[in-house]
Amino acid sequence: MTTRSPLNENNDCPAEGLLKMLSGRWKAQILRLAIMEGPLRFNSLLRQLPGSNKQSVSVALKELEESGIIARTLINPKPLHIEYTLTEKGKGLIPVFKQIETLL
Amino acid sequence: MTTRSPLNENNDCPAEGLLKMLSGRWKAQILRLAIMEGPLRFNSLLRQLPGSNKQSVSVALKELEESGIIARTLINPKPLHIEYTLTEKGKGLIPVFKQIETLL
DNA sequence: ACAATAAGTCAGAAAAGAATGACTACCCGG
DNA sequence: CCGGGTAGTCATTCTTTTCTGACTTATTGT
Repeated sequence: MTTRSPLNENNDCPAEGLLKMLSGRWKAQILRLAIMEGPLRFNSLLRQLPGSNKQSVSVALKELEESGIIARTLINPKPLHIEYTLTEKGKGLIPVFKQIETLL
Repeated sequence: MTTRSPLNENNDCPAEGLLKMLSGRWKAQILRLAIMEGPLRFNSLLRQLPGSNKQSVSVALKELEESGIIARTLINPKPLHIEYTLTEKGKGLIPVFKQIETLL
Protein backbone atom coordinates (compact mmCIF):
# COMPACT_ATOMS: atom_id res chain seq x y z
CA MET A 1 0.00 0.00 0.00
CA THR A 2 1.39 3.32 -1.06
CA THR A 3 0.86 6.33 1.14
CA ARG A 4 -0.26 9.44 -0.64
CA SER A 5 -0.65 13.04 0.42
CA PRO A 6 -4.05 14.72 0.26
CA LEU A 7 -3.05 16.70 -2.80
CA ASN A 8 -1.81 13.65 -4.58
CA GLU A 9 -4.39 10.94 -4.15
CA ASN A 10 -4.13 8.04 -6.48
CA ASN A 11 -2.01 9.64 -9.18
CA ASP A 12 1.41 11.02 -9.87
CA CYS A 13 0.42 14.43 -11.19
CA PRO A 14 0.56 16.85 -8.26
CA ALA A 15 -1.37 19.62 -9.94
CA GLU A 16 -4.23 17.32 -10.78
CA GLY A 17 -5.30 16.84 -7.17
CA LEU A 18 -5.36 20.55 -6.48
CA LEU A 19 -7.12 21.25 -9.74
CA LYS A 20 -9.82 18.77 -8.81
CA MET A 21 -10.26 20.37 -5.38
CA LEU A 22 -10.71 23.78 -6.95
CA SER A 23 -12.76 22.61 -9.91
CA GLY A 24 -16.24 23.90 -10.57
CA ARG A 25 -17.68 27.25 -11.34
CA TRP A 26 -17.52 28.93 -7.92
CA LYS A 27 -14.67 27.56 -5.83
CA ALA A 28 -11.93 29.85 -7.11
CA GLN A 29 -14.03 32.94 -6.48
CA ILE A 30 -15.08 31.74 -3.04
CA LEU A 31 -11.45 31.13 -2.16
CA ARG A 32 -10.42 34.51 -3.45
CA LEU A 33 -13.03 36.18 -1.26
CA ALA A 34 -11.96 34.09 1.72
CA ILE A 35 -8.36 35.16 1.15
CA MET A 36 -9.13 38.82 0.53
CA GLU A 37 -11.95 39.45 2.97
CA GLY A 38 -11.62 36.87 5.72
CA PRO A 39 -14.62 35.03 7.20
CA LEU A 40 -17.55 34.58 4.85
CA ARG A 41 -21.25 34.18 5.48
CA PHE A 42 -23.54 32.24 3.20
CA ASN A 43 -25.98 34.90 2.08
CA SER A 44 -23.33 37.57 1.81
CA LEU A 45 -21.32 35.23 -0.37
CA LEU A 46 -24.32 34.64 -2.63
CA ARG A 47 -24.73 38.36 -3.09
CA GLN A 48 -21.06 38.74 -3.95
CA LEU A 49 -21.18 36.04 -6.62
CA PRO A 50 -23.41 37.37 -9.39
CA GLY A 51 -25.07 34.60 -11.34
CA SER A 52 -24.62 32.05 -8.60
CA ASN A 53 -27.33 30.24 -6.69
CA LYS A 54 -27.71 28.76 -3.21
CA GLN A 55 -27.49 25.18 -4.33
CA SER A 56 -24.22 25.54 -6.20
CA VAL A 57 -22.59 27.70 -3.56
CA SER A 58 -23.76 25.30 -0.88
CA VAL A 59 -22.20 22.37 -2.75
CA ALA A 60 -18.99 24.28 -3.41
CA LEU A 61 -18.63 25.19 0.26
CA LYS A 62 -19.28 21.60 1.29
CA GLU A 63 -16.64 20.30 -1.12
CA LEU A 64 -14.09 22.87 -0.04
CA GLU A 65 -14.80 21.85 3.52
CA GLU A 66 -14.37 18.16 2.66
CA SER A 67 -11.05 19.02 1.06
CA GLY A 68 -10.02 20.66 4.30
CA ILE A 69 -9.53 24.04 2.66
CA ILE A 70 -12.21 25.93 4.53
CA ALA A 71 -13.97 25.33 7.84
CA ARG A 72 -17.58 25.93 8.73
CA THR A 73 -18.03 27.40 12.18
CA LEU A 74 -21.20 28.03 14.12
CA ILE A 75 -20.60 31.42 15.65
CA ASN A 76 -24.01 31.83 17.19
CA PRO A 77 -27.06 29.55 17.18
CA LYS A 78 -29.54 32.06 18.60
CA PRO A 79 -29.60 34.48 15.72
CA LEU A 80 -28.14 31.91 13.36
CA HIS A 81 -24.65 32.92 12.38
CA ILE A 82 -22.23 30.68 10.52
CA GLU A 83 -18.81 31.57 9.22
CA TYR A 84 -16.60 29.99 6.60
CA THR A 85 -12.89 30.55 7.10
CA LEU A 86 -9.66 29.30 5.57
CA THR A 87 -8.01 26.42 7.40
CA GLU A 88 -4.23 26.17 7.67
CA LYS A 89 -4.28 24.02 4.58
CA GLY A 90 -6.38 26.66 2.85
CA LYS A 91 -3.88 29.35 3.80
CA GLY A 92 -1.21 27.20 2.22
CA LEU A 93 -2.84 27.94 -1.12
CA ILE A 94 -2.21 31.66 -0.85
CA PRO A 95 1.33 31.41 -2.30
CA VAL A 96 -0.08 29.52 -5.26
CA PHE A 97 -2.62 32.25 -5.88
CA LYS A 98 0.14 34.83 -5.60
CA GLN A 99 2.30 32.91 -8.02
CA ILE A 100 -0.56 32.85 -10.50
CA GLU A 101 -0.97 36.60 -10.21
CA THR A 102 2.63 37.08 -11.31
CA LEU A 103 1.64 35.49 -14.59
CA LEU A 104 -0.84 38.20 -15.48
CA MET B 1 -13.58 48.86 -23.30
CA THR B 2 -11.34 47.40 -20.66
CA THR B 3 -8.23 45.52 -21.66
CA ARG B 4 -7.67 42.25 -19.89
CA SER B 5 -4.80 39.84 -19.76
CA PRO B 6 -5.24 36.35 -21.18
CA LEU B 7 -5.30 34.81 -17.73
CA ASN B 8 -7.86 37.26 -16.51
CA GLU B 9 -10.53 37.53 -19.16
CA ASN B 10 -13.76 39.06 -18.05
CA ASN B 11 -13.34 38.61 -14.31
CA ASP B 12 -11.28 39.80 -11.42
CA CYS B 13 -10.21 36.45 -10.02
CA PRO B 14 -6.82 35.58 -11.47
CA ALA B 15 -6.87 31.94 -10.46
CA GLU B 16 -10.20 31.41 -12.13
CA GLY B 17 -8.87 31.98 -15.62
CA LEU B 18 -6.01 29.57 -15.15
CA LEU B 19 -8.26 27.01 -13.52
CA LYS B 20 -10.60 27.19 -16.49
CA MET B 21 -7.72 26.73 -18.93
CA LEU B 22 -6.57 23.63 -17.07
CA SER B 23 -10.01 22.24 -16.38
CA GLY B 24 -11.09 18.86 -17.63
CA ARG B 25 -9.92 15.36 -17.08
CA TRP B 26 -6.69 15.32 -19.13
CA LYS B 27 -5.13 18.75 -19.35
CA ALA B 28 -3.11 18.62 -16.15
CA GLN B 29 -1.59 15.28 -17.09
CA ILE B 30 -0.87 16.41 -20.63
CA LEU B 31 0.87 19.48 -19.28
CA ARG B 32 2.85 17.46 -16.82
CA LEU B 33 4.10 15.22 -19.62
CA ALA B 34 4.92 18.22 -21.77
CA ILE B 35 6.92 19.70 -18.90
CA MET B 36 8.69 16.46 -17.98
CA GLU B 37 9.29 14.90 -21.36
CA GLY B 38 9.31 17.68 -23.90
CA PRO B 39 7.59 17.40 -27.28
CA LEU B 40 4.59 15.10 -27.38
CA ARG B 41 3.04 13.11 -30.17
CA PHE B 42 -0.63 12.28 -30.31
CA ASN B 43 -0.57 8.49 -30.25
CA SER B 44 2.25 8.36 -27.75
CA LEU B 45 0.28 10.67 -25.51
CA LEU B 46 -2.77 8.44 -25.77
CA ARG B 47 -0.71 5.45 -24.69
CA GLN B 48 0.68 7.37 -21.74
CA LEU B 49 -2.78 8.37 -20.50
CA PRO B 50 -4.48 5.17 -19.42
CA GLY B 51 -8.24 5.39 -19.66
CA SER B 52 -8.15 8.24 -22.13
CA ASN B 53 -9.47 8.27 -25.68
CA LYS B 54 -8.61 10.09 -28.91
CA GLN B 55 -11.60 12.37 -28.84
CA SER B 56 -11.01 13.73 -25.34
CA VAL B 57 -7.27 14.08 -25.81
CA SER B 58 -7.84 15.77 -29.15
CA VAL B 59 -10.21 18.27 -27.56
CA ALA B 60 -7.86 18.87 -24.64
CA LEU B 61 -4.94 19.56 -26.97
CA LYS B 62 -7.05 21.90 -29.04
CA GLU B 63 -8.16 23.84 -25.98
CA LEU B 64 -4.63 24.06 -24.60
CA GLU B 65 -3.56 25.34 -27.98
CA GLU B 66 -6.35 27.92 -28.03
CA SER B 67 -5.23 29.06 -24.58
CA GLY B 68 -1.75 29.54 -26.00
CA ILE B 69 -0.22 27.05 -23.60
CA ILE B 70 0.95 24.51 -26.16
CA ALA B 71 1.70 24.73 -29.87
CA ARG B 72 0.98 22.17 -32.56
CA THR B 73 3.80 21.86 -35.07
CA LEU B 74 3.94 19.91 -38.28
CA ILE B 75 7.38 18.38 -38.21
CA ASN B 76 7.01 16.29 -41.33
CA PRO B 77 4.08 15.89 -43.73
CA LYS B 78 5.46 12.91 -45.65
CA PRO B 79 5.41 10.33 -42.92
CA LEU B 80 2.98 12.40 -40.90
CA HIS B 81 4.66 13.73 -37.80
CA ILE B 82 3.17 16.33 -35.50
CA GLU B 83 4.55 17.61 -32.22
CA TYR B 84 2.95 19.39 -29.32
CA THR B 85 5.28 21.61 -27.33
CA LEU B 86 4.99 24.17 -24.54
CA THR B 87 4.85 27.77 -25.68
CA GLU B 88 6.55 30.52 -23.69
CA LYS B 89 3.28 31.08 -21.92
CA GLY B 90 3.10 27.37 -21.20
CA LYS B 91 6.58 27.42 -19.73
CA GLY B 92 5.41 30.23 -17.49
CA LEU B 93 3.21 27.70 -15.75
CA ILE B 94 6.16 25.61 -14.59
CA PRO B 95 6.74 27.74 -11.46
CA VAL B 96 3.08 27.31 -10.56
CA PHE B 97 3.41 23.55 -10.86
CA LYS B 98 6.55 23.68 -8.75
CA GLN B 99 4.81 25.79 -6.14
CA ILE B 100 2.02 23.24 -5.97
CA GLU B 101 4.52 20.47 -5.42
CA THR B 102 5.82 22.23 -2.32
CA LEU B 103 2.34 21.78 -0.86
CA LEU B 104 2.52 18.01 -0.95
C1' DA C 1 -49.38 39.15 13.17
C1' DC C 2 -46.42 39.84 9.19
C1' DA C 3 -42.30 40.55 6.56
C1' DA C 4 -37.53 39.95 6.33
C1' DT C 5 -33.10 37.64 7.24
C1' DA C 6 -30.22 33.64 8.16
C1' DA C 7 -28.83 29.17 6.37
C1' DG C 8 -29.88 25.94 4.09
C1' DT C 9 -32.38 21.19 1.57
C1' DC C 10 -34.73 18.75 -2.19
C1' DA C 11 -36.43 17.13 -6.72
C1' DG C 12 -36.25 17.87 -11.34
C1' DA C 13 -34.60 20.05 -15.63
C1' DA C 14 -31.08 21.80 -18.49
C1' DA C 15 -26.45 22.22 -19.96
C1' DA C 16 -21.79 20.86 -20.28
C1' DG C 17 -18.21 17.37 -20.46
C1' DA C 18 -16.47 12.78 -21.51
C1' DA C 19 -16.53 8.30 -23.82
C1' DT C 20 -17.62 5.01 -27.80
C1' DG C 21 -17.22 3.11 -32.14
C1' DA C 22 -17.05 3.94 -36.93
C1' DC C 23 -14.66 6.19 -40.38
C1' DT C 24 -10.95 9.05 -43.19
C1' DA C 25 -6.45 9.72 -45.42
C1' DC C 26 -1.91 8.94 -46.00
C1' DC C 27 2.45 6.33 -45.62
C1' DC C 28 5.67 2.34 -44.76
C1' DG C 29 7.29 -2.50 -44.75
C1' DG C 30 6.86 -7.27 -46.28
C1' DC D 1 -2.00 -6.36 -51.60
C1' DC D 2 -2.27 -6.52 -46.55
C1' DG D 3 -1.38 -5.08 -41.79
C1' DG D 4 0.08 -1.55 -38.97
C1' DG D 5 1.34 3.15 -37.82
C1' DT D 6 0.50 8.32 -38.05
C1' DA D 7 -3.25 11.86 -36.78
C1' DG D 8 -7.16 12.76 -36.45
C1' DT D 9 -13.00 13.69 -37.26
C1' DC D 10 -17.93 12.69 -36.64
C1' DA D 11 -22.35 11.34 -34.65
C1' DT D 12 -24.34 9.46 -30.85
C1' DT D 13 -24.66 8.20 -26.20
C1' DC D 14 -23.58 8.44 -21.35
C1' DT D 15 -22.33 10.89 -17.24
C1' DT D 16 -21.48 14.77 -14.45
C1' DT D 17 -22.36 19.50 -13.26
C1' DT D 18 -25.07 23.27 -12.75
C1' DC D 19 -29.35 25.77 -12.28
C1' DT D 20 -34.35 26.56 -10.95
C1' DG D 21 -37.99 27.03 -7.93
C1' DA D 22 -40.35 25.36 -4.01
C1' DC D 23 -39.93 24.39 0.73
C1' DT D 24 -37.88 24.35 5.74
C1' DT D 25 -36.73 26.14 10.60
C1' DA D 26 -35.77 29.64 13.46
C1' DT D 27 -35.13 34.72 14.80
C1' DT D 28 -35.64 39.64 14.55
C1' DG D 29 -37.96 43.99 13.52
C1' DT D 30 -42.50 46.81 12.80
